[in-house]
Amino acid sequence: MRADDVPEIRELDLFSGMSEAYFQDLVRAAYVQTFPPQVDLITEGDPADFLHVVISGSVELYCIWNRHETSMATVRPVSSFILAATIKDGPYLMSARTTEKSRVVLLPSLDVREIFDKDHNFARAVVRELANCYRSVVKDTKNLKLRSSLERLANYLIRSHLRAEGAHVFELAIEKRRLASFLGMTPENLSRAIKSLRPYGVHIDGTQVTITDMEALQTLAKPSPLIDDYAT
Amino acid sequence: MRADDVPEIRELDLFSGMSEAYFQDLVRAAYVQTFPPQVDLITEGDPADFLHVVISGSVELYCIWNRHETSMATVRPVSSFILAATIKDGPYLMSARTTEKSRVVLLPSLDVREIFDKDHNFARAVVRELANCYRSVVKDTKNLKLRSSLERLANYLIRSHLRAEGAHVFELAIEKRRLASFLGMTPENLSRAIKSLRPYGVHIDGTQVTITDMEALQTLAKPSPLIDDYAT
DNA sequence: CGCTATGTTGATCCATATCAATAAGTGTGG
DNA sequence: CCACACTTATTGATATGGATCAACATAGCG
Repeated sequence: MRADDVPEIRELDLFSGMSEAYFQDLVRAAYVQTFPPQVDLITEGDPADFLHVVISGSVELYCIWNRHETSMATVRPVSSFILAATIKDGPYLMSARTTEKSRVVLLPSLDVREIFDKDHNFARAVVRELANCYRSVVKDTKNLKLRSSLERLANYLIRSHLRAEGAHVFELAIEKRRLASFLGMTPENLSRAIKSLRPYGVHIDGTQVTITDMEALQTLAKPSPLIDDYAT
Repeated sequence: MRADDVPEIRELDLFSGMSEAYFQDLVRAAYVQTFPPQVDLITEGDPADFLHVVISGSVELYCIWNRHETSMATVRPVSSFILAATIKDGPYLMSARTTEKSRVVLLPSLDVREIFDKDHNFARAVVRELANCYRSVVKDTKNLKLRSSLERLANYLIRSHLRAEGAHVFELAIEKRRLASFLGMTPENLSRAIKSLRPYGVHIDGTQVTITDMEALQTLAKPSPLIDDYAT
């Protein structure tokens, strides 16, 4: 593993509290690789041999059943993914592929589990991380079951707007195709949904989003901290 | 807390590995209560003051947004619920109500977090539990996004059949109303879905389910270990 | 610069929701 | 223990969100 990749990982919530010695153990066993776009890193059902960390680029988590595919999440630097499978020593429940050229750290699950058993601080960080992941999927489920696709889109745009530090013009972070799948709809339906948000002051041209009437959009979207907040 | 409730809790995966001293600390601070049916135990958004454990009866986890309500899960004895909120010291993301007369243990979140910091075995159990919860919600999401309501029902029935130790006649564990909401459909649609499973050897009379052609049902349902297994 | 993947638009179809009416349970109090 | 009230389940009719199919436009990309 390259020396200049180490600090980025060290700063992750997951690793920042652990003892230097154990961190070194983990890093020694790890390796980093740069992948081109559209490369499959993980296939659902496979044993979870590695904990992955995206350092640059982005990775899509997706699932397939009976010839249907759906996008579950997009992982952006710097964060780990499929921690639960690593800890449980179970099969991956999701597949992962790069969406662009990406650097990914691979930490052998065996080492992660071993150090998890030894370093209490690391164990606590794992718990926090898992609790966050769990709560974020619960929010996804609420989003899916309680809202229409138009409402999901509206809320997604509000969240993106907040992530863009409140800018009223910002870029979509993922392509529409993927966004549609993530939101649980077809690309055609997304296209139409975007058009039907125009009366609410939303205009999307290519990847550029412009929101001119935040109030109207919020009235439609009715965002809730119990569904839409990253933090809680 | 009554003495004869203690052993049941002690045997939970979550507590079985922890030191006796810490377990006693936890139990001392806990209290048990019996609730009638339809009592709200938890309201989403409230601070997570207690970790709950159902000892008898059953508890429904549900969510509300914008006047819509959806059933997220039914918790049966003996299991804990809303562990993630307790650990994170965050607000509940789900509400909980008894569906029948139920005994529930309430463990102050503060104590749980304190002992979590002290007892490594307990911390590891918490991690395992959270990982299980997380993976189970991921499966729910896959179920919702990748399957039609008919397919969800078919798979639910197969899972129930397995839980009933392979019996071809068994009882629905929850009322149809709740089942419909859990499966993400309306009661009317569930009624019709049940009828359209008749050609697949499924007959439901009241709460009694009879499956006569498992093969046909499986061909329709296409169950997958990565969506339907409890264990993985 | 042309090929291929992505996005848009329109027409149509289908699954599921909604509305409405009835039937069947279920629990409660007289 | 029955009658009444109330909730739940079923069934039918209709509406609608969203999917599918098809054609075309557009934009990346080699």
